[in-house]
Amino acid sequence: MAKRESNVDRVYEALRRMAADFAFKPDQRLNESALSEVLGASRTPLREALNRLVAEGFLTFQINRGFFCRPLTPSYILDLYEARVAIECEALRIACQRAPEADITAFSAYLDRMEPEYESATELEELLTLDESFHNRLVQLSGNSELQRMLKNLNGRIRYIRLIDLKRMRDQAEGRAPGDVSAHRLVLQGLVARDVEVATRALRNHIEKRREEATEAVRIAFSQLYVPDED
Amino acid sequence: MAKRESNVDRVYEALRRMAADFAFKPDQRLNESALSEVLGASRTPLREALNRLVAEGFLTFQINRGFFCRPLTPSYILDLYEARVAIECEALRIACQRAPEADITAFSAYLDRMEPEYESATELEELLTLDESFHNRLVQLSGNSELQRMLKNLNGRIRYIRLIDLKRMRDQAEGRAPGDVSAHRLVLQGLVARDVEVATRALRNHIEKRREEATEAVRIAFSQLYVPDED
DNA sequence: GAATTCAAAATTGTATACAGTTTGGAATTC
DNA sequence: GAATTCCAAACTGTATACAATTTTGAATTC
Repeated sequence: MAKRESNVDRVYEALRRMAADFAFKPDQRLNESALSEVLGASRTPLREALNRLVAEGFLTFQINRGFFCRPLTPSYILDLYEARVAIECEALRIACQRAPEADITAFSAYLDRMEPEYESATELEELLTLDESFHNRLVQLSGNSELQRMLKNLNGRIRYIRLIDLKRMRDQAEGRAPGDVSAHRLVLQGLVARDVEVATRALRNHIEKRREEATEAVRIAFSQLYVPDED
Repeated sequence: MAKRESNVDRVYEALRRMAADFAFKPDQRLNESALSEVLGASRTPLREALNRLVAEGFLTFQINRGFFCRPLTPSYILDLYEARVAIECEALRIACQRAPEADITAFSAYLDRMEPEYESATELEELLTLDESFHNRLVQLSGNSELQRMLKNLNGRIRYIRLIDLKRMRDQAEGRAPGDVSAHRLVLQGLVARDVEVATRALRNHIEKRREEATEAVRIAFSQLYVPDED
């Protein structure tokens, strides 16, 4: 039987996970020999995977100097969240206009089913996966593969920003509980009523609020660690 | 002095240009040895470039079978144009809200300066470059690098769809002249007034109209050449 | 003649070698 | 001691070789 997944795919996924889990410091140069040993592949497939990550914006590349972990700056975080608003709100608009009634019903049922898990989730990763899942499914309702691809890419890059945010929320427990699904419910209500304006306004507010929290969380978390070059 | 551009970059650009210029037939398998000879590089940097193009959605990849030119289907074209609406309308919204007055004035002057060129452009490529330039500059006004990156990617993949569209328009000269900037003027008016609703409505209409034309043009152009797998 | 088998040819997958470049630090200069 | 030079070590860039897999097409079977 033929293999299903290529070695480059495997290495790519491993690198993406490492990036999301803080394995690389911002602006850190990635040593290809060391990485290839850790990942159990030679430099040839490793570099193919690294090139994919550059194309997707996870890493940067400098000729004759290699691949670097992309640093987190406030303006970069702003850009990523604004792009999420663009993708998700347009997907929601499309979904309001043409998603089959059955899909919306299923989405609603999904949120009901997940609510207890949200409330009881203890692991941050678990909570984050649940939240990402809501947004992914929302964009799926649009039926647009490009919007799905773009969201997946953004989520991959935003993931560790959100982990920092959730960590802070849990530590402080200020106001909103981490597992609060009320914002998601508001979006759903608009979608069920197929009211583009109400739905997108709710979603936009939700994402922008999260952005503000996340920016602040990152600022606090990193302010004592290093000073990234901002421009 | 150090080199500025890497070999992989050069190969990548060459491949992208080839893809945009119909050098590869849809679903055609790309022969690595042949390509590496044409491009004057060994398979190692070639494959790195090909992996970037896969990550960006220009090509597809199958394990042990190599890289393939992505086929054009109506639903793929719809997805790309919808994604453009998402990116450009949100960028325009942001620009309405916070682009410096000076940048908007400069943008307006740019459109005035370009109008004669639009009218007189004879080469399709020239016309297309002018049109892409308008949209790129619009998104630049948002100051968001991620939106710019996403638009650049979409434009790269949409480019040859638009060439087909422009070709048909020129051949038929039905109704609208190819170099019509009135739709762009409407968008600009909304932006100058900083009226998000007016501006985004004009832009959305413009892109969606172009999508309809392009879909039809591709349908006609390809209907006798081959039948792509649609699903 | 359509379907099947199978081996040769073509093609992809990747480890490795080595050339070219950058980096780090010791030696030197001021 | 700070700045500069320079060389060795480390690292990246890529051509190449060869293993693994797929494709092709001729031979065979029904």
